[in-house]
Amino acid sequence: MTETHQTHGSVAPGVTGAVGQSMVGSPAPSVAGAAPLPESRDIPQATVTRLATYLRVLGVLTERGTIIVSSEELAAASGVGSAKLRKDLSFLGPNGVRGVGYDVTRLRARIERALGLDRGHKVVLVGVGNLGQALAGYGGFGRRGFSMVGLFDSDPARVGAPVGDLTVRHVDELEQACAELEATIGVISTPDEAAQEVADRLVRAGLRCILSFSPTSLDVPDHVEMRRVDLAVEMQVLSFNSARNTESVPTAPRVRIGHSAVPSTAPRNGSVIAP
Amino acid sequence: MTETHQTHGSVAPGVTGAVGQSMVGSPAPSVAGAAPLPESRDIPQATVTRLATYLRVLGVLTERGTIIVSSEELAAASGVGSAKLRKDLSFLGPNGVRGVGYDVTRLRARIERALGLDRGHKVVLVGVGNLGQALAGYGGFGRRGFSMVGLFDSDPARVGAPVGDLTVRHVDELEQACAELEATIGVISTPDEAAQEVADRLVRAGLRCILSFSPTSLDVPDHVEMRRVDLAVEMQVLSFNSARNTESVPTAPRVRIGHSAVPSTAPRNGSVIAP
DNA sequence: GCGACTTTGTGCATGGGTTCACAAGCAGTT
DNA sequence: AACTGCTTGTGAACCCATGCACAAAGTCGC
Repeated sequence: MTETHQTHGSVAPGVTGAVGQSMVGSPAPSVAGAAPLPESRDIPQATVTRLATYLRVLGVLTERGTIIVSSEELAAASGVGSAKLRKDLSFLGPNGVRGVGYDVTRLRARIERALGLDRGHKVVLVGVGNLGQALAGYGGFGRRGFSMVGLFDSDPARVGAPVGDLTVRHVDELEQACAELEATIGVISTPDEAAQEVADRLVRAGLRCILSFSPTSLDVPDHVEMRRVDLAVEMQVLSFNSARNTESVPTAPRVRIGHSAVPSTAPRNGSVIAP
Repeated sequence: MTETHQTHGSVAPGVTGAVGQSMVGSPAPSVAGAAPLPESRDIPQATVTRLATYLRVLGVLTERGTIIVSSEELAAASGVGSAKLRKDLSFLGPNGVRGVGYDVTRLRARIERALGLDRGHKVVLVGVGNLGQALAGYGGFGRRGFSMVGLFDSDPARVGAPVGDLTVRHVDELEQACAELEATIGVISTPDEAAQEVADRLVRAGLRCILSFSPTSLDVPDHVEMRRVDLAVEMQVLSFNSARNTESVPTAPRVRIGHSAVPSTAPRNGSVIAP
């Protein structure tokens, strides 16, 4: 059980969404089809990323038995400002009750639907090395609406081996298996050299969403959504900020413990039920 | 993270940074010591992230023997627009030669210095599970100016085991070991429950840069730079975009939004190539 | 039923980042 | 030496995003 460590309210440490934006709007032609879904309205990319974070926090609150949560509390727990949180949520329409807060369960369902997590996405993973196994065994997926349905590798030594409750299959079966399994998301955790080819295969298999852990930027058709996570990049950004910090804070780092005790960050709350 | 070659995507998972206000502005008193470093000027967060990406591509070009590269080529290989790339590089001062392009070696060194990678950062990693081992074995770190100097875990079964060329030590030795090893960056790849405690320890050990793979948002003092990578968030964002794509792109509009599609990822050797 | 209190939802100002378009500058050629 | 061709570097407009401050809207207490 997650320890809580609450009380440390901490003002939201400034959050820099490092974001990059992207024009997600429809550029040229106004989308022909009329308004499809209420939640399909254009939601800023940065907001989408944070919605996922809120969702995780809400999951924790649910386990804890919390019924109602205020924007202030949820924001503190998520590491963002309350105003930003409310604005983010407002893209989904009215979600809370004024003077009270948000119903945890209801809000959770709302965000899940908005993110499309209620579709039960099926994920296939290619490259069952250390990282691949870590991902396959990552419980976070299952708890958040994803189910791992297929593992693939090109190494004969790995094919046939059981990982979790799945058996590794040869990558040559990828195209066919994707169709059979009705996979919607593909994850690439192979060595760099193989990444592009695997991506091509996933595209041929009809997948439109790919998450790659290869640092190389892969080339895919426009209709395929592609996200890349480069672990080394994260470290380098950290390195830069390190240099920046040591420059600007040469003197004793004062532990700002008592920093503005935020009044109501603590879980104290009339509406919250603590088991 | 970053984007792919399409215009979508982008970046960065939740990033928690130090207090906003100004990156390093000149709010306080003029620093006694003269101008610190030329590259200490304030560089946008988003730009820093991309610089890391450019660096990787430049590494590939170096191995390939490319001497000169144009902004157009480098941008295509990095998955961004050429204008953006030039602007990003301009924060480091003049780097190229007009009418010619950028000297690969020189530009690489320039970015490395700007990101502080020439300091030989020493990294300690806590939590040697699947993910931890994947990170420890990730060659990308060594090739990019980082050296893994310590591995820690709380599981007695893991302590003492060799991983790569290091031996796992018990997490109780963390504080002392960090000082001895002169570590500057800490990586947390433990289960969620232990993340906050490990973070506290790393802070006590004097580290000012932490990279966490735990989805929970950790609480650290202001002077500590903290980045978080949540793998599930990446998938959820993908899920959202999936819904968006399938809705709005029933047909196949090959609208090219961003920069022109470069034929292949293979950089044509239009530029100078050393045999 | 009414007033006071609490919290959501949002209009608006501000700032950062992305993009466009073009002047500036260098190499090679005439 | 001047011209041509190409590429960098950047000024400026646009757009997204953040944060503030407040009105709207509901609950609680009397």
